[in-house]
Amino acid sequence: MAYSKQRELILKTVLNNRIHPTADTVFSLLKPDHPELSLATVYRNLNQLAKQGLLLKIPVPNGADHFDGTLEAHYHMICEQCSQMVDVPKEYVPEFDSQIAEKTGCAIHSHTIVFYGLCESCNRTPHASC
Amino acid sequence: MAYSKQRELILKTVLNNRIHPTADTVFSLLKPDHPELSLATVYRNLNQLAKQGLLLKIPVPNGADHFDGTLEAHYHMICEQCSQMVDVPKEYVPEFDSQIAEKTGCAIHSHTIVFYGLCESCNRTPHASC
DNA sequence: ATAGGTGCAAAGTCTTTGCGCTTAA
DNA sequence: TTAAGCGCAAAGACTTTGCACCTAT
Repeated sequence: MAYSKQRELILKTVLNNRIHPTADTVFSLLKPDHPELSLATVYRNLNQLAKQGLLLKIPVPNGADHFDGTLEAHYHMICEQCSQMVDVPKEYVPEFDSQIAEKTGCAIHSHTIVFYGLCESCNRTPHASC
Repeated sequence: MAYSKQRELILKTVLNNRIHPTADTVFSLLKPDHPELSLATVYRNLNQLAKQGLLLKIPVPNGADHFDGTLEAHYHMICEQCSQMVDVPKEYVPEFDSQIAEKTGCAIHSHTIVFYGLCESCNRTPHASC
């Protein structure tokens, strides 16, 4: 993988922010200081970094994919008000996969859990813009 | 909700098939016998039926929404080969929500678990078209 | 030199929506 | 008759891709 300034910036943006940004969020954060940057480049690099295992790509039903610098498998929560994604303090349970595989004859490779609700700040101030 | 022939057909299609069809699948199943049917009508009715609680809408990361005639909360598995969705024999665990809510100060309303792997038939015959 | 990366704009997938016509109640 | 529903085509959100140019190695 040949070095590129853009990829470095994109990776840094995901790692240095505890938010789980979408491609568009990364783009918006970088665009002001890097006006030549293209959204396509952001998508390409986020996908590539995820493929290399440097980031986690978290696809979200009915919404843009989020990217996460935390590499260990874990679960997420999406705020129904501000669409922000946060990590959930629940230990990952790899045994779920084998339990299902055993019962069904399917080959289970992984699973995701997504919680829906209001994030801490939206829960406190329901009408804030977050 | 005023009766319509189209809605009846769409609902029947979801209920009578144990597959969890997408809007497009429903459309394809009905189109041959109902050439005038519009995909927009299928989307509108599936969403409406889900809102009325007659169906479950199952949004899927990076894929089309599936619709399910089984109303009790339950979990799903998506086949990575044929994209078919199947129910998973794992009891729904509503306590997950309150556990997370308690630990975080978020208001958790619901959660979904999606398993990824190969469905039974794809697992047996890896190269079949399903 | 050349494989890989970039920006741009076009295309692709899934879904919703505006509008004029039709139909159930 | 009138609110609800339909078909069609356009638009919207998110993402990928083709292409000509640029850059790290």
